[in-house]
This record gives sequence, C-alpha cells and structure tokens, in this order.
Amino acid sequence: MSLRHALLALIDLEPGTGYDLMSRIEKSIGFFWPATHQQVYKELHQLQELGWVDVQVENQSGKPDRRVYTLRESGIHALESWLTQDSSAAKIRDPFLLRVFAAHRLETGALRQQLAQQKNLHQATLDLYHSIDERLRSAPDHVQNRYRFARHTLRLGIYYEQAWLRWSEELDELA
Amino acid sequence: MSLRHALLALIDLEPGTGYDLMSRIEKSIGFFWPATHQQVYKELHQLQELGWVDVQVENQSGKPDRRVYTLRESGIHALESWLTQDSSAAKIRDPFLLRVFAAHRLETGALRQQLAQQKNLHQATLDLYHSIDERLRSAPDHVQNRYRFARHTLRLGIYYEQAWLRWSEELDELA
DNA sequence: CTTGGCATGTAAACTGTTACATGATTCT
DNA sequence: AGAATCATGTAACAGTTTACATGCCAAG
Repeated sequence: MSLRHALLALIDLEPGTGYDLMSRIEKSIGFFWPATHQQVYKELHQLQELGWVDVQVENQSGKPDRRVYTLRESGIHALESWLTQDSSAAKIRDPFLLRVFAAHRLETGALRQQLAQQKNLHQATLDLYHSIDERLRSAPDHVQNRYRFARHTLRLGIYYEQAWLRWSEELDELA
Repeated sequence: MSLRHALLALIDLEPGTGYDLMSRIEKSIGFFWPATHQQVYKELHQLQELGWVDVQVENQSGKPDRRVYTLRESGIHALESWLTQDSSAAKIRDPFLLRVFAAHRLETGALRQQLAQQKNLHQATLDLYHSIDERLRSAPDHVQNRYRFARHTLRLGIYYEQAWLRWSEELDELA
C-alpha cells in the first residue's frame, strides 16, 4: 500500500511520466521499496482516480501517448498526512542468508562459489550507490537541498553494503 | 517459494511441530525471511504431499493433535539441491526509509519523533540479536558446530543494526 | 482471574511477479 | 544489423496479510 506514497514523493520532487518515474525508482526508492513497471502504471491510474494527481497527455506518433503526472494539492496533503504516521518495521527477504543458515549441508566449495557470486553483486551495488551519490554531489545547490533527505537514504545503503562485505570476509574464514 | 526451503532447513536442524517451527522462525530465519503461522502450516501440508517430510501425529486432549515433522531422505536431497542454486538478490521493504526520502515535506519535530520511535525499534532488535547470540554461545559443542553457519547470519544482523544506529545519528544532525 | 504458552487451521482480500504485447527512433 | 531508450499497458498466477475460529492448562 506504500508504493502509492512512494510515487507521491517522487512526483513531488519532480513530475514525470510512468516510464520516467520507473527509471527514477530504480536509482532511488527501489533500493528499499522495489516495484515493477506494471505496478507503477497501475498505481498511477489509481492516483488519478483518487484525484491526487493531474495528468497532461501528449500525443506522440508511433509511441503510446506520454502521460505526465504532477501533484495536486490533495496529493500533497495525502503525502504529508502519511508522512506523520508511524512506520511499521522494515522487512528483508534474502535468499542467500537462507542458504548460509543451512550451509552445514553444503560442501565448502559450493559455498565459496555462492559467496563469490554474492560478493560481486554487493560490490556492484556499492559502486552504484557511490556513483549515484557523486552525481548528486555535482548538482545545483537548490537541487541538493531538495534532495538532502533522499540522498541520506543512500548513505544507509552504503553503510549496509560495507558491513555486508566485511561480514562476507568473516564467512570466508568460517567456511 | 523459499519458505519451503526455510522449513526444510529448520526441520533438518531439529524436528518439531508447526508451532515450534514458527517460534524458531521468529528467532532466526524470520529476520531475513518473514512468515506468518498461516503460511507455515500451509507449507508444511505441501511438504507432506511432496513426500519430503514425515509426520508423527500425537493425540492430545483439549488441544489439536501435535504434528511433529521430520525430514525424509528426499527432503534432504531437495534441500541440498536448492542450496547449490544461485541466490537471487535480497529485497528490502522499509517504510521508514520511504518517509526519510520524502522528509523535506515533514516538519523537523515530526521527523525527530519518528526517528526516536525507530531508534527504539532498532535498539530492541540489536539487543534481541545479542541475547540470542549469547544463548547460543553457552550451548553444548556439538550444537554450536551444527548451528555455526546459522549463527553467523546473526552477525550480519548485528552489523546492520549497528550501522543503522550510526546512520540515525547523522540523520539527527541533518534534521 | 487474566495472561501467556501450546496447537491447529480456513477464507477473503490484497499485493507482487511473470508472461505477453507493440513499435518508433537513436546509438553503436 | 542489433541493442538500448522511450512509452504504455493486460492478464494469469503466486505469494502475503488480515480476519476469523477454537480451547485447554499452568503460572502469577
């Protein structure tokens, strides 16, 4: 039920099409609130039905119409009222940790192989976080200010990936 | 689809009833693979249909029959074959981070209040991890060995919560 | 006398994933 | 010539959450 508010937050920062919103999700909110484009398009229609967004339709030849979403007053209110509510606990689903949990049934070689693959994934994620952070650092001042908190969520991602990498070294020793 | 394998792993470590398995999930696997008791009971029936587990039914007066699940050979094979497969990426859903992302729309006071509430949650989780870890430390040697990898997953939880707490101090300064 | 632990489930509603579907333009 | 980007969706299926349902026994 919170993809709805994720979208409000993104449109609030900058209006855009479903496609644009989706690509922004992949570089920000998606790290702690994953979504597919199918979910996004569906939710945007619901946001329109709720009257929380305005849509400007631009005709295009060969492509589907561009539907640019902007926030209405009621949308800002909805966002603000949701913001003040207490957050429920975070949920993590990590199939690799499930495998580590049962790893006494796995040969050392197979575990090391899995571990190497996961290390690559996590290192790539860390690099990605760093590159997004750098791009934000070179943005104009008023943008930096607006994205101040959004950017801080990246910091946690960076800390987490660093902790993961440290932890994986210890797992290496255990295996 | 992996609650199935989570259950195989737990039963492998020690047989038990759905109720017992559920309470063990809450202190271990549940931290990175949440499940409700409804899911667990349903999945256990499916495991039985697949022929991966044996069930000993014990009649009880006043209470529903105790159904104690143990792994069969085929269950161990299923677990082992799943263990060697590559893990897909972890998924996180954190409504608080969503709120931080949009926090420029939130008054400082309200943010600080949310932050205090979350700090309590995370500190409690960290304390819980520590207490589980200590209980394992005082277990007999053969148990410690069997739970070696399972226990290591706790370490990551501890690192994560410590990183979170550090991060939240920085957020405090930003707000 | 009330809270917590033991012990199992059904059913509806909601959310999320995967497969399918189309097609122009620009870059390599 | 092929891949990536832009741009939007439908539909079936799988998985998750929430509400409902029951009831004994032991400990405080």
